[in-house]
Amino acid sequence: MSQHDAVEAEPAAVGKHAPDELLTVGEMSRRTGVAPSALRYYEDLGLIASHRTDGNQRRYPRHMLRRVSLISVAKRLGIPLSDVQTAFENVPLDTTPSHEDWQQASRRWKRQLELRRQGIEQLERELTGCIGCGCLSMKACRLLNPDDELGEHGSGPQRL
Amino acid sequence: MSQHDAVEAEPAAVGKHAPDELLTVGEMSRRTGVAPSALRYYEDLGLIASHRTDGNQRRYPRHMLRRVSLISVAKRLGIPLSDVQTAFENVPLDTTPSHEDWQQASRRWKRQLELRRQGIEQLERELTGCIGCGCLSMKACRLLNPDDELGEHGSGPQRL
DNA sequence: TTTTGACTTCAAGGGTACTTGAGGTTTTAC
DNA sequence: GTAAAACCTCAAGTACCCTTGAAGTCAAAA
Repeated sequence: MSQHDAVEAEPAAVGKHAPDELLTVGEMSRRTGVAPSALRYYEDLGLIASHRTDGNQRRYPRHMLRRVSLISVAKRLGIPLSDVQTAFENVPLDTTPSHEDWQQASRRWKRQLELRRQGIEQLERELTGCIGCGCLSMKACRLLNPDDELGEHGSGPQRL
Repeated sequence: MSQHDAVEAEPAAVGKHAPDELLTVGEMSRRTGVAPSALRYYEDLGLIASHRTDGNQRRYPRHMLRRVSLISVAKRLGIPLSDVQTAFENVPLDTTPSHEDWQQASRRWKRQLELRRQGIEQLERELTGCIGCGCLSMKACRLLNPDDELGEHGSGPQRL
């Protein structure tokens, strides 16, 4: 129900919340909906990072929740992890990112999303045209053939 | 350059164009930009289909170009082949699809794209808010935590 | 006719994004 | 103190989406 600030909630097991409290893998997983194995995988890739306890267990700083959440949003939208990596460029892993770090990242994300949305919008427009003109006609729908190699130059097969 | 109707072009090797002419794998590949190996893979999956020559070589009917083009568009937008399969439901593989077949398919595609675009638009709005409010704040951005399990019901850890 | 290029199948390999399991350690709860 | 739950690493497995290579066949051009 409460879709807001669930990420800010403290684990019941701990029952206190210092603002710089560290989270276990399990807590991260519960908060973000991302499996522990996936979190470890992201860490291997360098998308996220953790401190270790004396017993070698992972402890995530709070701000890592943002990263993980953004990663999972990206996943839902079909954005590959390599692009996510790019979007996180200049956002520090080792220290809590500053106001400006996140602002920059937000803008990068927005640009990425904008490109994706525009691609979809164009395809939507084309398909609308197709519906109107009759039947997904190849003649009318250049979008269906956007990177066609036939048009490059005179060599090879061309239209008559 | 000519981005239009390249798909309608005939191969120079043949030099004639019956409207029901069949295309080889290589021709399909050149026209759509999709590798022959990928075309065979799509065929294994049942996304496309071909006739065979007496010598067991594939020959694709012209209308298969539409399918392949739509598949590759979907790929560019991060849409999985299983969704593509769904979008092609009721579009016949064995015969040339009718006007209405493609109209229905177009509408299905449009609905799929619309959903995707809306997801992106919402994320864009959220990020805009984040940029405005300061720094991708988790408090403000419920989108970052959309399917949070903590909110489901009373059991387990909850916010304080 | 012969040669070349395009095609065939089938098996294996590769990248991405993880999950699963074995075998062992740490932390927490009682 | 002890037992259970949670964690650790590492290797292997899985699913999707293909590519590559071997070994051979077909089709078209010279």
